[in-house]
Amino acid sequence: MSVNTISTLFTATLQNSELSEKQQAVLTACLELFSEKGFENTSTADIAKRARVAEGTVYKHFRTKEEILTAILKPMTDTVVPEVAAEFVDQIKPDQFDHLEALLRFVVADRLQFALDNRAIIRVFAQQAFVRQDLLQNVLTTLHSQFSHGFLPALHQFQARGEMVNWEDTRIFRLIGSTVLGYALPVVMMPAGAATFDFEKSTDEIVETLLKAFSA
Amino acid sequence: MSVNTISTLFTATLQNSELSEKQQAVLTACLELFSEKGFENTSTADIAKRARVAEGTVYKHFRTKEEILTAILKPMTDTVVPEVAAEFVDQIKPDQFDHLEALLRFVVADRLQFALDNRAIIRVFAQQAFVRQDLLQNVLTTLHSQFSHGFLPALHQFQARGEMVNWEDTRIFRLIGSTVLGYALPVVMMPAGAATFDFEKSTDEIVETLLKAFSA
Amino acid sequence: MSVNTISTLFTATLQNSELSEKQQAVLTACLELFSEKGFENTSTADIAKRARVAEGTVYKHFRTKEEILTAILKPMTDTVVPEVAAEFVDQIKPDQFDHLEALLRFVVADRLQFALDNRAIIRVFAQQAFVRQDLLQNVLTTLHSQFSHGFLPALHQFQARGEMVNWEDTRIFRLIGSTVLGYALPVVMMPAGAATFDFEKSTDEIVETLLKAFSA
Amino acid sequence: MSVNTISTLFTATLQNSELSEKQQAVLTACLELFSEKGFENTSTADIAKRARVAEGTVYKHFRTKEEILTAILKPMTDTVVPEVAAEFVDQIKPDQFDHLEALLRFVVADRLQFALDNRAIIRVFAQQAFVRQDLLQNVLTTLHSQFSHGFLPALHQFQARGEMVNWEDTRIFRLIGSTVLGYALPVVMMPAGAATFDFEKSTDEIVETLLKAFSA
DNA sequence: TATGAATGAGCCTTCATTCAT
DNA sequence: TATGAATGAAGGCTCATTCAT
Repeated sequence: MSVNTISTLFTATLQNSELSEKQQAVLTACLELFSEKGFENTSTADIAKRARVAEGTVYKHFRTKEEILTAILKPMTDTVVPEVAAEFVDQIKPDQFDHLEALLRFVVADRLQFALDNRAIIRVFAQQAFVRQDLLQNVLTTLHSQFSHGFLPALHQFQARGEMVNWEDTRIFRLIGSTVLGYALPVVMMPAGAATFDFEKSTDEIVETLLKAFSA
Repeated sequence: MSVNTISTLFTATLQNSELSEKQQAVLTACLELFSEKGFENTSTADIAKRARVAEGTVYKHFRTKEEILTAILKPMTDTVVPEVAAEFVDQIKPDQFDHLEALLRFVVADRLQFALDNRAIIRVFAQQAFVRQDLLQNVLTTLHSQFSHGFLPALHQFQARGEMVNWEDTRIFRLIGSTVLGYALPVVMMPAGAATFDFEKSTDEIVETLLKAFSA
Repeated sequence: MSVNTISTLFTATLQNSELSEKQQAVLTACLELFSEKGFENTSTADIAKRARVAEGTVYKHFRTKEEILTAILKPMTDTVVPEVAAEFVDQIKPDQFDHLEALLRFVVADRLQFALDNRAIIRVFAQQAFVRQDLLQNVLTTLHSQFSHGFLPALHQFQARGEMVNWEDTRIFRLIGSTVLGYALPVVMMPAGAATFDFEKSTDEIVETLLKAFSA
Repeated sequence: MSVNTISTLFTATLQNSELSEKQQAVLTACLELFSEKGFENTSTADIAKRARVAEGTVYKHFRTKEEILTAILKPMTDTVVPEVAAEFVDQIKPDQFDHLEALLRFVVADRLQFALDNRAIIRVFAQQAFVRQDLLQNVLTTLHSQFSHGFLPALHQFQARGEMVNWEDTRIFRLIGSTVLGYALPVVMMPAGAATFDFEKSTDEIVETLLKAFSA
C-alpha cells in the first residue's frame, strides 16, 4: 500500500522540470542547505560549492535565489498535496473500513510517512512559514479540504453509528493532526530523531490514543 | 492564580538588565522585528528605525546583532524555565490534586498561558531552532525535567491507584505536549489565531481529550 | 556681466543638496568619471577609488548608481535651465538692443559660455541622450521655450522693421543653435579643444556669420 | 547621381567580409542594438536573441564583443570615407561648378544623404566617440583632408574670383559642417526626426543660408 | 551615553567568453 | 559551422560594525 512514495515532493520536482544534471545538483544542494542552515543563511557561493558547480550556473535556470526556494516549496502547496488528496479519496471508500481503527491507521500512517519522506522540504517550508503567512494558510486549507472530502465523510459514518464521539470536525482534525505531529516533529526537527524512529510502534501508539480519545 | 505573568520572559529580560530607555526600545524593536520578519531578514537599520534610535546606539550595549538575539532567547532556555519548574514543583503537591482532571487542567492551562504570553519570543525561538540544534534540545530537556520532577510523580500516584493508563512517561509527556500544541500552534503561527482564541474552551477540550486518552 | 557663472549646473547641485564632504567627493568623482569613461563604463569601485572613499559610502546618500546619474543630469533639464530662461527674459528687453548684433552677441556668448562652463555635464548628458529619448526631448523643449519667450519676441521686432530676414522661428533657432554648436562641439568633445579655444574670436565669428545669414 | 548609396557603410561591411548567413544576422543585430541601446547596454544574450542564433555563434567569427564593434565602426574611419573622398575629388572638378551654389548643393546633399543612410552607424560611432578620443579625431582628419583635397580648391576659385568671402578654410569647413549638422542631428538623434524629414527643403535652406553667409 | 557618517566584507546577480557535443 | 550549458570574474548593492564628535 503505497502511501506517497519516498521523497515524493522533491523527486517529483526534479523529474517534472527537465533540468540538466548540474541543475539538478543545484536544486538538490539548495534543498540540503536550505534545510540545514536556512534559506537566508545559505549563500549562492555555498550552493555552488555544494553542487560542485560554478556560481553562474546556479542562475542558468533560476533567475533568483528566491525562485529556487519557490521551486522547492511549490509542490508542497500546489501540485502534490491535491494529487494526494485525490488518491486519498479513492482509497478511502466508506465501506472499505469496517472499523474506525483501520481508517485511522491508514490516515495516520499516510501522514507519518509523508513527514518522514519529506523531512528536508518540510523543514524549509516550516522556516518560511514564519515569514510568509500565506504559505501555511495555503497548506492548511489544502490539508483541511483533503480531510473534509476524503476522510470526514467516512468518520461521520462511525459517528452516526454511535461508534465515535460526536465532536466537531475541526476538533477531530486538530486532534489527529497534533497527535501525529507529536511523533513527527521530533523526527523533523532533530537529526537524531529519524534514526531512532520506530514507524510501527509510533503508528500503533497514535492509533490507540486516538481510538480512546474518540471513543463514544 | 497567575502561573507566569504576562510576557514573563521578555519583561523579565527588560527589567533584570539595567538598560537605558533607548536600549530597552532597541530590545523591544528587535523582539518585534525578529518575530515578524525573522532574525536574518531584520537589518540593524530596521532595528534603529523601529526603536527610533541611531544605528550606532544599537551597538552601545550589545556588541553584535547576534548578542541581541541571545539576550532575547536566553531566558527561554536558562533563567525562567527552571524557575518556573521550581515554582511548579512547589505548587503541584501530590495530594493537592484529588482528581487527575485538576492536575491536567493546571498543567494545560499553565503551558497554554505560557504560549499566549510569549508568542513573539516563541516565534523567534522556533525559527532559530531550525538552525541551532542545541536550542531546542536545551528547552526540551528543561521541559522534560520540569515534568519529571514536578508533574510525573503526581501522575504516578494516579497510575498506581489504577485511575490512569500505564503508559511510559515519554508517551504521556508527548501526548500532553502535542495536544496543547494543537491549540497553541495556530495562535503562535497565525496573526488571526490569537484574536479568536477561547482560552476556557480550549482548556476544557484539551483536558477532556487527555482524560479520555489517559483513562485506564 | 555674468551669464551663468562658472560650472553653474554642477556647483548648484553640490550646494543645494546638503551633502557631507565625502558625498560631494563622490558626486564630483562621478561627474569626472562619467564624463571621461561614460556612465556604464564606470564601476562603483572606480567611483570609490577616485573619491577616496569606501565603496559603501557611495550608497549612503544615493540608493543607486543610476540615482547619481540623475542627480547630475537633473539640473540640466529641470532646475537651472528654466531659471536661466527667466533670467534671460529679464535681461533681454526688446528695446535694450538697438541693434540685432547686440542681441545675437548676447545670446551666442551666453550659450557658448554655458557650454564651456558645463563641459563635463554636457558630455554625460549627450551620451545618455542616445539611450534615453526623453532627455534630449526635454532639454530641447526647455531650450525652445526659452528662446520663444525671451528671445524671439525681440527678433520679431527686427523682422518687423525689415532689418532681418523673415524666416520661420524654427529655422532661426536651428541656425543659431548649429552655428554655436560648430564652435562648442569641438571644445566639448576633444580635450585639446578647450585649451586652444578663443572665446572672443569665436563669438565674433559666430555673430558675424549670423548677421550675414540673417540679413534681409 | 548616386552619392553613397543606401546604408553604404554597413552594406559594404556585410558584403566585403564573407560571413555566413547567421554571422550576418549577428552583425545586423549588433548594429541595431548598439544603435538603440548603446554598446555597453547590449549583452551578448541580447545579440543572440535578436539574431535568432545561439550565444556561442556570436563568437564563431568574432572573438570579442568589442571586435564586432570595431567591425561595424571600422568602415567609418578606414575604408569607405577615403573612398568617398576619392570619388569626391573626381566628381568635383573645379570648372564643373560654374556657380558656388552648385558646388555647395552637391556637398550638402552628399553629407546629408550620408547621415540619412547611415543613421544607425553614426549613432554607434557618436556614442563611442565620447569614450575613444581617437575615433572622432580620425574621422575629422579624414573628413578634413577630403574637404581640403576635393572641395576647398574649388572654393578657392570662387574666393579668388571675389565671389565668396575670404574666410580661413577652417571657418568655412566648420560652418558648412555645423549647418548640415543642424539638419542632420535631429534626424540622427530622434526617432521621429527621420519620418518628418524633408530632404529637398533641408538642402535648399542650408544652401541658401551658406550662400548668404559666404557672400563676399 | 547617543549619534550617524563611514567602512569594507560579502552577497546576489550579470555577462562576456569557452568548449564539448 | 552551430549550439547552449557552463564558467568565473566582476559589478552593483547591502549591511553589520566602528568611531569621531
